Order: sequence, then C-alpha cells, then structure tokens
Amino acid sequence: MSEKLSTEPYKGVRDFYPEEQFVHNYIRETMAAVAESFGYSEYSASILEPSELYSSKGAANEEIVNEQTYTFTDRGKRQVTLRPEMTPTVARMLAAKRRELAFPLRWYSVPNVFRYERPQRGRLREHWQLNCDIFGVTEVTAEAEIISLASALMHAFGATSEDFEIRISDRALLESIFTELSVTGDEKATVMRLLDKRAKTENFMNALTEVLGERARELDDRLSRASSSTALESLLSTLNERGIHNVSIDTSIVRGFDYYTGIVFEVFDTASENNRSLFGGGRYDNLTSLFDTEPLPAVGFGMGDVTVRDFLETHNLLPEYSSSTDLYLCSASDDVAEYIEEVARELRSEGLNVEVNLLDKKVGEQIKLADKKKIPFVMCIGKDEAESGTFSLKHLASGEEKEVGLKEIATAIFS
RNA sequence: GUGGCUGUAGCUCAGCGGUAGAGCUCCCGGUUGUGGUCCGGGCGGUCGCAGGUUCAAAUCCUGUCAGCCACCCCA
Repeated sequence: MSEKLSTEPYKGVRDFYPEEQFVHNYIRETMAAVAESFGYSEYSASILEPSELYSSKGAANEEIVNEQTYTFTDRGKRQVTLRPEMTPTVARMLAAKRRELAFPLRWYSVPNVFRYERPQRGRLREHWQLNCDIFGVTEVTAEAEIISLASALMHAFGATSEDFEIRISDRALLESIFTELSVTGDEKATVMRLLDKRAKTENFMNALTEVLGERARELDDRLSRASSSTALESLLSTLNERGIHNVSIDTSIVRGFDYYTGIVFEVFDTASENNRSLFGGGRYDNLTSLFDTEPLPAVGFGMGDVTVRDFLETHNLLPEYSSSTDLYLCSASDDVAEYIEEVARELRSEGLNVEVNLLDKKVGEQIKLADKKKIPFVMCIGKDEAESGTFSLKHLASGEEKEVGLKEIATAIFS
C-alpha cells in the first residue's frame, strides 16, 4: 500500500560509499598537502550565506545568482543561499578582519559548493572545490607562485608534464584593446564569451561582427598582433626557469567571471578523450570592493573534485582502495569473546585499527567477510590462543601466516 | 531552457509480437578452527509508469516520469 522511497540520491549529488569516500579523501588530502607545502593555511565557513552576497552587483555572473543557486527563505524571513562558490565568502571574511591579518596572506579551503543546473559529465549540482589564493601581492611573483602550485598539484596527483598544459593570458591586454575601440560594457561580456569559445566556434568572425560591426576585424587583428604583454613574458620565463615548460601564452583564455582584472590561466587535459579545461584562475584585484574602498590585490584558482576524478580516471591515476582497518579478529569459539575484546583493546592502544567479529559464523565465513572489506590482516582466536598467548597472523593478499605473540603484532603489521 | 540516447533480477546487460534470460552479486551445500579458485543447488522481475493497436505487447504507437550525453551557461 505505502509507496516505498527511492534509494537514488538527490539529483546531481553523490553518495560516497567507502570506496568512493576513499578516493574523495585522497583528492582532498592531496589538495591540502600541496597547498600547505607552499605555506597556505586552511580556512572554512558555513555553506549558508545571505543571498545579498551573491546578488550584489559585481559579485558574480547574474545568471548564476538568479537561476542557478539554491536560495530559500528562512523562518525569520531572511533570504539564504547555499554557496555557489567560495570567493565571495573569502572576500567577506577578509574584509571583516582586514586590519588584523598579516599580508601577504596565503589561504586555501576545500568547500562543497552548490549550483542548481542540469547535471552532466564533469558538472554536478554539488562538488568540492579547492580554493587557493594569495592576497596582498601586486607583482607577477604572485601569479608565478599560484601557477607553480597548480602545476605541483597536478604532479602530486601523478600527472606528468605531457598529461596537461597550462595556458596563460592577460585580461589587461583585452581591456586596453576594448578601450581603444570603445567597446561598451555589454559588448565586452559578449565578446569575452565568444573568445572563450573561439576554438569551438565555426563562424567566429561572423559572430564577432554581429556584436562589433566594423570593429570586429580590427579587434581580431590587434589581438593577433598584441598577443603578449611584458607581464606575460616575465611570467612565462619565470615558470620556465622553475622547470615548468608545459605553459604557453594563449589570448583566447579569458575565464567566465568578470572579476578577473589581470593575468588569467587555465589548465587543460591533453588526453584526446578528455580534452578540456580542468581548472583555472587568475588575478582579481577588486575582490573586496563590495565591503571596502581600498583595493586588495589577489591571485587564485579553483579546482573541482569532479573534474579531478575524471582526469585521474582517464589517465589511470586513481588510487586503489584499501580499508582503514588493519586487522580483523575472527572468533573460533564463542566463550572467548571477552578475551578477543581484550586483545582488540590492547592492539588499538598500540595504534592499530581493529575490527572484531560479532556474529556466530564459521571461521571461513568470517575470513571471507574480512577479505571482502579489503582488510589486510586477520587473526583467529579460540581457546588455544587464549591459553598460549601466541597467535597466527594471516596476511590475506599473500596467504602467508606468521606465529606472533601479542606484543609483536603491531610491528608485524606496520612493517 | 533546447536536442539526442536509454529505462528488463541487487548490478551489467541480452531478448525486440507468441509461456521472462545470462553473467556477476547474494543465500545454502561440497562435515572438524582459515578466504580467494572450482563444483552442485537456491532466492530474486506487474520488462519505469499510463493509455492505445493486436487473438496475443518486454517487443509496435502515443503520452508521461526518470537517468545519461550534448548544447546553453560555467565553479
């Protein structure tokens, strides 16, 4: 009579069963470790923000705010939004404590962010995104550091320099050309979008002419001539000196958001079956303008876990699952149950993760269960062991057994 | 928001007008306190849902819902 509930997770979000959680942890831990190795400190915040943070002008792209956020009214009649990105939150946090913070500031976070849109490969409604930013540095050294970090991150995931390429560009270049050709604000946005998709657009010039008329040809001409800037050249050579050679200047890289003010970059997968932008970032010096009048120079990037997972998958770099449990204790006789618990307590105090059988099953079944859970070691305990104090420690992958006393177990497993 | 593809057992899928299938998983067995392999047996489906065509529909048609992919847009 009663309709049963669906076991599907909510549209566009994922369940993380232990195997997936393992990969998820690996991704997050790798991100954190690399960021910290460059001196970045972790921060965090609630997933809930007042909606004004995103609806204010300049905070983000308008469509995202109006149609692509999870927004609701709380019981106190406040408009609340599940954060669609982390940047406005950092801006808020920075502006609040600006005077007390020690600049330059290096911060990172791996928050989950939400976007109400139609799910597809590489894009879900919820994902975790590494946000890495350096605040308070005007010089191009900040870009060099951020891109070095991004590159180091790719290598930490097991990628080689052939697996990905970094393309850099400079918004300032575009801006100066826009000014010369007196391109208006609305036109700018459209042109940026066109440039972003240039490689994919067949009749790029026609589309460009529709927006700019006669200025289209001139814009294209200037773009191809002024395809670099001193800042870009300097950045490129710095990165090369640091051994990063899979970098190139590409003026078609503009990034979607308006808030970038200078150098932008994007990292691409070179594999033909996954040939697309993995992540990117750039300089945005007007970040805190919503809260503050004094500009704050910032350079950063965002990297999503879904794209990383796809990348790892296509390049065969996913880590193999292993249980966090080290040892499974099988019971060979039910009157030694408390003795087994005692052994478990002792081993846990030595730092081992120990799981104890609770069911009345045959030893063979118990071992099968432990193996299915990918627990590396098992030990059967019955009357003999309780009396002698020596155990047979079995390594499931190899099938090898070793006679050990209680005090030798931890070292046998850790080695 | 637009377009394409797909919904059959817990999972992956075959069947494409004539009584619902395979592999994997799961459960039981191949006697004693040692798993993976092998062998035998078993559980399990209103063929997404609702209409229609037909003597007969998982199969053909229409609608609907869901999922995937692409576009739009972009973290």
